[in-house]
Amino acid sequence: MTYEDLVEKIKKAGGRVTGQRKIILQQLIKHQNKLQSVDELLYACQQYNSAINLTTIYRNLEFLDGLQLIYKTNIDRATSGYKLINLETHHHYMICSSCGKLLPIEHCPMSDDLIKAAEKEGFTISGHSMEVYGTCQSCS
Amino acid sequence: MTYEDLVEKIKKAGGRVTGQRKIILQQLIKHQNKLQSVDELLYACQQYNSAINLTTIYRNLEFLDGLQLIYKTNIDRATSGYKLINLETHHHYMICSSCGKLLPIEHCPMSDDLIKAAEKEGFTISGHSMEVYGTCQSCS
DNA sequence: ACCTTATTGCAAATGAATTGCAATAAGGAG
DNA sequence: CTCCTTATTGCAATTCATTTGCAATAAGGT
Repeated sequence: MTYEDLVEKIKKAGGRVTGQRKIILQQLIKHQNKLQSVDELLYACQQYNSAINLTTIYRNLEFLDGLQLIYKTNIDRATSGYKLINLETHHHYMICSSCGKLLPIEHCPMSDDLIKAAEKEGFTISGHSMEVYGTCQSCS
Repeated sequence: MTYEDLVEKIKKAGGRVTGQRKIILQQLIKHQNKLQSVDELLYACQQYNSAINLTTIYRNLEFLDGLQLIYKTNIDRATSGYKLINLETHHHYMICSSCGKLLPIEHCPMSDDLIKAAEKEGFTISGHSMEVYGTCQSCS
């Protein structure tokens, strides 16, 4: 997902490419392979615009989420983590509990067996999540 | 998981079996096959003791969680859902978005392939989560 | 250069979850 | 059964992430 791709999607949705939004996009791209807390993202953005506001971060994440461009999960019980979605790939990751780095998982758990089992019980699947937790190489 | 099992574990951990805790345990057992929000659990408990307090619910859930007896996840973005853990089985469920009912998933996504792939990248697995969302038979 | 309106910043509000503290009661000891 | 220790409870106050109202700002099309 390049910066230009993002800008195109935003404009297509009637959004504007403001100075703050540019910085936020750049920081999300820069940290595409890890989860960022809101505070981390704010701090990263403030390196480029010290006046950027926390509310603006929240609103941009919400805006991008509305465009289905954001992957959100919990880093721990108290902290939410965000990153850009990789449109090319399915979204399952191994999450390093120490540094937040994400390693994509090739294998999607939605097997035919599982889908059949759901159908058998009359359960209509609308989505799923899967995450593996642990410690990455450089942290252990 | 029977009431007696729970009481035994609690006593072994130095906990006391108070009137409020009894009611909470009973309600958790009664709704063992669905997620309950804190408010739902409070309401259910208040049918038996109208004076029972929200803080007590939170503290008991925390206490039981410390004994690894509670499965916690999000019902939606704003609401946490709790249920007793089934010690016998692995904990993966299909969650009905409408009524919160849980259907256990036999198949655990931690395949040998996945474990090998993690090892290959030097990632040490400490845990994982998987949930399937959708609508159950009676809700659709 | 001029509008329209999306976006921002700030302060205030919301709401789930937590905490301090005094009062209560479980349950073991005598 | 009575006493004592301390786990637990209730209440009010607090915390903290997230959201919201509103006036000011600025994108970007005309």
